Amino acid sequence: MVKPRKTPSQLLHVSPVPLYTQIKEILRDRILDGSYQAHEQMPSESELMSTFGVSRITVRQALGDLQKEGLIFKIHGKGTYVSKPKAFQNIAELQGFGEAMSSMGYETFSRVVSIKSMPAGATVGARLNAEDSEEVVELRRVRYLNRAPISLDVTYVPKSIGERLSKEDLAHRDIFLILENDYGIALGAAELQIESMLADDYLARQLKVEEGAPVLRIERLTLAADGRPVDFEFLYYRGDAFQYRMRIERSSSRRFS
Amino acid sequence: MVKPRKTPSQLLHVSPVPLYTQIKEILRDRILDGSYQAHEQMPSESELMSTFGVSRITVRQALGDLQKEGLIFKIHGKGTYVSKPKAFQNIAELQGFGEAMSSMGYETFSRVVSIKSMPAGATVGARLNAEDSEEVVELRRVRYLNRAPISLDVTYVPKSIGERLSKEDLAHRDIFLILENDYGIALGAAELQIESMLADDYLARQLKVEEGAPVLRIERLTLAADGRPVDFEFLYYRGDAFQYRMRIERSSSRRFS
DNA sequence: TGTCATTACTCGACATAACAAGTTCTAGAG
DNA sequence: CTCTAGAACTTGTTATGTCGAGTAATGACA
Repeated sequence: MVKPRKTPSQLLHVSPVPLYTQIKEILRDRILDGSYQAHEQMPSESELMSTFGVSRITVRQALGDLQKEGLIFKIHGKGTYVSKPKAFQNIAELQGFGEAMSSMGYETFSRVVSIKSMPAGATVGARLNAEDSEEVVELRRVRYLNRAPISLDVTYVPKSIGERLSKEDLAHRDIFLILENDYGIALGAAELQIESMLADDYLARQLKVEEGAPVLRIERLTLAADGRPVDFEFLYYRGDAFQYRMRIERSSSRRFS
Repeated sequence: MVKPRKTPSQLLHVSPVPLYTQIKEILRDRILDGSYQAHEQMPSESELMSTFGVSRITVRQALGDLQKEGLIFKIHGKGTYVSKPKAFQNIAELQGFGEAMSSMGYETFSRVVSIKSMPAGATVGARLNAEDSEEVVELRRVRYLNRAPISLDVTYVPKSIGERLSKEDLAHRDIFLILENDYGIALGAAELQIESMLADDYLARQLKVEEGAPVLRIERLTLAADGRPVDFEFLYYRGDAFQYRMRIERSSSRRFS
């Protein structure tokens, strides 16, 4: 006895495949085959509701999944857009180091420790091309890899960008991706500087290491393609985090438990 | 004028931070600090509803996010469990090749082309240690990197595993991860064999290349830690897919648009 | 004693409904 | 003609409710 229900459009209501999956697949196809072009586009949720004859919850689930995949992104009062395939070599080299390796592992996310607005001060101001007294947003995150903290990222961005960023899902999305993809800021080069240091009390607590443990400190300034500085940060990596990489390379074919 | 509402437990109903985010954060902390131990555990949705004083939709949103992060997983009629941090070096070397590099890029997902049950046949049967007539599940997926297809994966698994797998989100989750994490199957070694070949009609269509284009064919048998074969597959990589890697390495600091 | 049906749980999928909070455009006020 | 208030759209968040489908333990029946 199959429940007939409302007979929507072309969806199979009897199949064991949930509606939102069917819709997701249809939309993905349209994106992939170019029916929906990159940047701009996508029907609104209410439009999709009526064309597919389903409720908003179902539409949102489909769209949410596509967003997770990175195929689309949403802007609050505006709409849903097809994200353009990112030129990932930029990002790859800009992130380098730990991020690259951490994205080889799996379970990765960041915990936002704090977000606050503050005067740039001399150091940050000089890098971000701002007055010392100009407000910038400081963003502290601890990045986790396989449930263990591997780095503390302290990021400074101009207030305008920082305020938008503070509303994003910083736990999972890469800031570079948000800047490039959602905000349309083409990233250019990055200047960085690496040194070794010892964990102080604060760092030790955040990274769950002993005080005095070796830490890699990376200072990185990221510029937009037009040369404007957009992101200045300090990354503090656990010294032993890089062991992960070693482990991967070392094993030739054996080494299991 | 702040809306008072129902005064639930310890959540801030006035803050601009959504309820589900607060709950997610609380639960994540409990997992990270060990209040909820790995494998087994986690209160049910209805329990969480009453302890936090929110609706099921909110609880599910929080749990769903944590699941995306890989911290928890759910089993339909049973409950929600804390997933154990995976020993990711196994997986890293088991997947190697394209997967590793594709996880360095971002937008990656697989499209499930087909899932079907069929007799193992001589070749597959021999590898999976099954009778020729024994049923196995064949799973065909096309893996996308930055919206372009890079490989066709044809996977054979024992029927018991295949039937569970067919219900999973194969578009995003790695099969190895599901096997290890959700099903508790510890993976052991893998045997593989690589050769070069030319795309036939079918492959060309799937990978969006010309017929006759060079394709890398990888045959891989994955064994559980106890030596039992669990996954036999053929991976067909676009020959030019590996260019991606080159690009990453080549660029030293320049190369933007 | 062993099988089977009932029941009580859990998560999965949707629907309907409301309000909040962004954005954009337009019409009316100054 | 400029500026502003607001309407009309968008996505975001949340509540309530329903049905379905797995899982597991219980107890009745053969």
